[in-house]
Amino acid sequence: MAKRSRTAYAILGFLTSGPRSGYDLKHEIEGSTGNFWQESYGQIYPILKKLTEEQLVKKSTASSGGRKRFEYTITAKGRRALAGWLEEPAEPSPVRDELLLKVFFSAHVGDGVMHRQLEDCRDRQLELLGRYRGIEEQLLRDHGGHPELDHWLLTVRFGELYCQARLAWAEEALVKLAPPTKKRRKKS
Amino acid sequence: MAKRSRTAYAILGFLTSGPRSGYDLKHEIEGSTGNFWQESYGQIYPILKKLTEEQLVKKSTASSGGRKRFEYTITAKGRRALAGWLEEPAEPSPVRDELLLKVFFSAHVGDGVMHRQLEDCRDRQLELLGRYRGIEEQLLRDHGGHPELDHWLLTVRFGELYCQARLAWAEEALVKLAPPTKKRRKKS
DNA sequence: TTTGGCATGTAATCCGTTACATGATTAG
DNA sequence: CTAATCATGTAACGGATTACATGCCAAA
Repeated sequence: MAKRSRTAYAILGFLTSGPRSGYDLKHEIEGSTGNFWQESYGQIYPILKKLTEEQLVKKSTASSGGRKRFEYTITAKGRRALAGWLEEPAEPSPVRDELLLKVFFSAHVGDGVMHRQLEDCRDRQLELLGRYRGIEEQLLRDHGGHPELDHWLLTVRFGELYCQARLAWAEEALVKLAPPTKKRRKKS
Repeated sequence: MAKRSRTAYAILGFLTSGPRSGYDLKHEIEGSTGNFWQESYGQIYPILKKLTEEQLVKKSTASSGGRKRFEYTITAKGRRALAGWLEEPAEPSPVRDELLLKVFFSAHVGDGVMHRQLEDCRDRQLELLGRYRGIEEQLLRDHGGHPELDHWLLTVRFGELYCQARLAWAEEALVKLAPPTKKRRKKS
């Protein structure tokens, strides 16, 4: 039995909520797990084909309007495969962070350089944090009582905690690397 | 001027501390930025070759003992390239986290499954946290007064905050997803 | 009628790891 | 002698993104 990529399981996961087309999947993934898991068409279509061959999903023609359109339905075998994968220990996602690399080497350049980078980072986290709050509200509003709601919320919660950590770090770094500006001071 | 990969700049960064061989680079990267940035030989050697052609580094033969060995020295042009890169805004590293994906779909499987996954995650963070503490001590011990020390420490600090965030999340998730075990209770 | 969204798919490319091939030197 | 470490490199493969090619339908 051929080893399957994680994309395959992501697709199976989304298909548990009902039949979808490749196009649907792309958009749904973008709008739900988009903050921690994305897929592109270049992955989705070939893998749907493979999953069909392995009979983990069933392809069917379901023209909406007169438009050609294929829908994929998860099979019992597909559900079993998904369940099996969920039990396998998740391997830690390797970190590869460009900002950290820059900070690591930045003793060679002027203070201002990293100052700007860190401010950017901080601002991005603040904005993201706002987005996560919004998502939380929207989930509670639109899906109150949904059996999967708690799980979904947990992933959002992770985003928040992760953002807060980055935010705290950026602020700490700004203090440690960039001495209070000399150019102008507000008081006294 | 051909676009350079980030690996190229990582290499240039390490070469600012003195000439090194490909072999040296691999090991030094592993032991210093290894927790947030790694490189493999498959990247290092071809890129060293390219950097030599572009004259960002200079290759020289420096047999230690009778062993064949090539050392690379960063050039003035190389330093400028590095400095330029450090100023470019760091692009946020995309998140792709298998555990989150599993949590997202795990309403379909028994509570125990995610419980195990989350415990694993928690334990890994605790262990990592210990490692980071150790690295901090060792840096202070071995490199006290080094001009780059503050920058290095900041990257370790990031690791700590990131770990703590994951740890807090895992514990929260364990509470929310896994009700207190029914199997046995310790007291009363 | 033309633009934008629906829809499917492939090809090129990038970036990276792993495995392989080779060999010299040194410490036990 | 022999195992570990030093040392350089290439080839194969994997996973993913981006760009490209194509075309239909609905609404403005």
